[in-house]
Amino acid sequence: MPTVSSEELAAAAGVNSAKLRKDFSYLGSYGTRGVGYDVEYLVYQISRELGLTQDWPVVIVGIGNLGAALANYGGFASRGFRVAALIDADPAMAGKPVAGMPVQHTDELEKIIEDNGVSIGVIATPAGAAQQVCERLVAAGVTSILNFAPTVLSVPDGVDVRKVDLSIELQILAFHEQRKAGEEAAADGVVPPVAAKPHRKGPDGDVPAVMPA
Amino acid sequence: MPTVSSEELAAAAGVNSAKLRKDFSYLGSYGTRGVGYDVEYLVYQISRELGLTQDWPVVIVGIGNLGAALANYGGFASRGFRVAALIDADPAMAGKPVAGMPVQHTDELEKIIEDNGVSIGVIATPAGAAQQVCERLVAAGVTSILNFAPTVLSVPDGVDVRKVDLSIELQILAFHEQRKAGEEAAADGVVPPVAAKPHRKGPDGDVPAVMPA
DNA sequence: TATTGTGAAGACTTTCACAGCT
DNA sequence: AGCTGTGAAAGTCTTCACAATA
Repeated sequence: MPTVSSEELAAAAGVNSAKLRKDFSYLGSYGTRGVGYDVEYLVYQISRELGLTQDWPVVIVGIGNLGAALANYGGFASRGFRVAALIDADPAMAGKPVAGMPVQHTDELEKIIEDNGVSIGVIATPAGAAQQVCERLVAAGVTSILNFAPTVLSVPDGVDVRKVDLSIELQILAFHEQRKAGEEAAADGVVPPVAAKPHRKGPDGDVPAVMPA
Repeated sequence: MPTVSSEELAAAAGVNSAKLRKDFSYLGSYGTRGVGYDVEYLVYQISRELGLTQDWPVVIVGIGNLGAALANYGGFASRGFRVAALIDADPAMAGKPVAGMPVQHTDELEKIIEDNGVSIGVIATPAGAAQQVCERLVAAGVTSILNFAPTVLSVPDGVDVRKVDLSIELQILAFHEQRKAGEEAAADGVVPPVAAKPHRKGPDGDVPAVMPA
């Protein structure tokens, strides 16, 4: 399939084709009228805009179950990420191979960051250690942090943090699950367990705006 | 602190106080004019609306590094989730304790779901096993699935799936990182490595609409 | 002819600003 | 006096619809 139309892509992605064309137009005019988009060229342009064509060395700090899972995760390499080092505070872990790579001790953190020009760090430590690790990463030159520890990190301006809270995804599922249960009960003529009290509808079809869809 | 004003909450959350009041208003009128919101009552009402006051039994299928990390994750219990069972296809895993709980074999999947009234399943298997596990979960009565496997699941109508892609978060950081680098170079009077070709600005201050902020 | 790229319209969200209540 | 709750205004995003064009 050498070319693809906005209509086909939109159907596959479940969005409106005009929106897709407008979004693409912000990246430039990469389509051909009457034909569509050249698949290979489009993939390259989007990859470049997203930074997929660059090599991003990352370090993972905290090699417990989660850190090991991340180290073994195959999806990183294909998106331009290279795990430059695995770091753990436990001296007993040092030298142990995880995902074909020896774990290094926290003492080496600054040297590893500098030697590899790492600008992205992943924190998978227990909550108690996260802020301290974060500060050392930032001091050594890291400017983007992916935080899996269940704690809010404070960082200086210019440093990006993204927090991944595994329970929030479950929360969102439970929210919809609850809503399904409420609707069934309502359809059965039973008082729904939630939102029994009438209240004004929100902008998004009665789903409170606090909750992402 | 028995009460809190929308102004205080908005400042803490980094949002506009009118938006916060309007959002709260969709849940009901839980504030007092001239005073603010009663903290305890507000927490209860939001918890109830989000489903935090209910008990949600969940099963985790696939007890590798990631499954084990999820089983050990402390944040679930406090949000109303209870890990009802850990399930793995490897007979050698069966009976092994993980997070203080014996791993059960996939053969027991249907019985576990039914006996515990589980409606939420977590898939942490390799990509190849995910769709099959998903189908068995759905057939046994699960209607919400949290998928960590790097594959897109197809499910019947009425079943919710959320996919967690650990590399997408890194992707977002790398995207901003690239932009930081571009801006520095531009400030130095150097040609930025990306978006060198001029193009129209997108709706969100030149950040392409494809990328979540 | 088929499909892009995009102004203009429409839909939705956020903010303003103030009446209404404690 | 102080703060909520909310209509109305402003702002942003999405979709329509069609001129441009390969």
